Amino acid sequence: MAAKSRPKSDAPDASDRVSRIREGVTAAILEHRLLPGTKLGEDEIGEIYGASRTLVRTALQQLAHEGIVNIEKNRGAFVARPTPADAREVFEARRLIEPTIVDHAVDAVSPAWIGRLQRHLAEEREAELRGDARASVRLSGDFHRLVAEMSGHSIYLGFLKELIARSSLIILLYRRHDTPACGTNHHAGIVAAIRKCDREAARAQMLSHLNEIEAELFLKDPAADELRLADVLGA
Amino acid sequence: MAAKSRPKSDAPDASDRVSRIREGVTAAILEHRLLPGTKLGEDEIGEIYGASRTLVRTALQQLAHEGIVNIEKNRGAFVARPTPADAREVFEARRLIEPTIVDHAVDAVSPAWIGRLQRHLAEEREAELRGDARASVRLSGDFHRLVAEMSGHSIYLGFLKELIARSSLIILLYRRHDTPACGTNHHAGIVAAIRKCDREAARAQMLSHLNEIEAELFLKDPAADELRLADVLGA
DNA sequence: CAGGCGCGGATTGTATAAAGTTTCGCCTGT
DNA sequence: ACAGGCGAAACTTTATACAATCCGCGCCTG
Repeated sequence: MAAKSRPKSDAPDASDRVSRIREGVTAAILEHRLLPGTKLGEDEIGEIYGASRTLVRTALQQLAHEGIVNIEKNRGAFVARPTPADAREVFEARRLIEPTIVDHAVDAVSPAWIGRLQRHLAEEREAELRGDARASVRLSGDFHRLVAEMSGHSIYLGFLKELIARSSLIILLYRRHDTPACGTNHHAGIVAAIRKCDREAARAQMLSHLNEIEAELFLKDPAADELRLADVLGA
Repeated sequence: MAAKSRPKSDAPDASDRVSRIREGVTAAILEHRLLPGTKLGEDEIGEIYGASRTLVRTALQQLAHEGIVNIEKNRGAFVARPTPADAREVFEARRLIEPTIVDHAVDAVSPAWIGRLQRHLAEEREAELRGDARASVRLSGDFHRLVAEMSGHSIYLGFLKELIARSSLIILLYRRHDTPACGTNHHAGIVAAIRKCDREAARAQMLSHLNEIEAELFLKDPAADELRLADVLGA
């Protein structure tokens, strides 16, 4: 029952249609093809995937629970627009969880896993060389997910999936300069540390990697002028 | 938009009917009135809450995402039955997150919050004195949630809600002896440390509290004999 | 000419009905 | 007497129809 109880909701089932919808929309968001604030009409998506609104609705609700879609009552579903406060929380959570994850990954080290990681690094390098920004963004997130899968800790994996998806939106919204080439080298260093079973180095490199990503963000505090109005209105 | 964007899915909206269903079932599970493995028929629940199966379905899907309900395809929804491995993961995650949460809670210390915490402690003591095991279990979890709310970290709060709900099932399944009076004193000590703004003491007490809870569990590794069969069958 | 009011179109929320799947009971054959 | 298979009932899944809500546009009024 341990292995069979996994296909709960966000399992990689992919056989049923609602998963196809969810993963399709997720991929579009992670690849920055769907921008924050975009309206996700039920009929619209339903027609694309040849599905009824019932299925689209469940997929959107799952995405809402993951935090990458906002559902406003009687208004519809929209791609989430994380606030700077959200961004800080997401990265703080990642700084807490991911060093622990790499620690567990070291416990699971094996030729098979090292192979998977290095194959992934090759994919990342290739996409970057190709100048394929969308693939680069997606693969960069996938790297972190892969390490989490390696750790074998399914709860951390679930949490991290959520954090990665949100991070993708955050980076899209708040990144200062276009420096897409930053992460790949870090990833290689992390893999090297894992392969050498050097826990402390792996943790430290993961932490500094996350710090560098966050340092590239410009998290303007009051969020321009609109937030001012909302603040006054809220009080 | 920062404050208004909160009512996403698991918000304390409670005004719409699906939230009422979800919170009703959640309370029943947290109070150990619904036992693991119990079938949650859609018609059954729908009739109780006077709602159509459509609404029940969305509520159950949300609970499935929180990990306290398993939905098996074409079979229905059941109260989750966490495995010993799940239990270890849940408590490891709690040991990682909750010390950080109390740390943040210290930052938010204020007379109002201290009041809320102490009022909660009183409620816990009263329920325990009254011998109301169900209320005790629920309030014990609520304490941890309250601290998370105090921390102001909405992501940690969301993660912790999930972990607390699963913990309730785990304790029900794997607790060795009936020692319901264990937690209250610990909670009081944590509140005292928070009030004194003693970060290290608060973190340490939370950690030892969690360790004691887990130490009272009997996480039998192969889970009796049924798992043996499943293992053979899986291979 | 500006501002408010009301109606129409569109979209979501909810309920109900049809379709598919599983399970359990019963019956038959050996 | 027991194993195997057929069939019906119950349930979930999916689709569709209906009701409620909101947004935008035009018209009317001051």
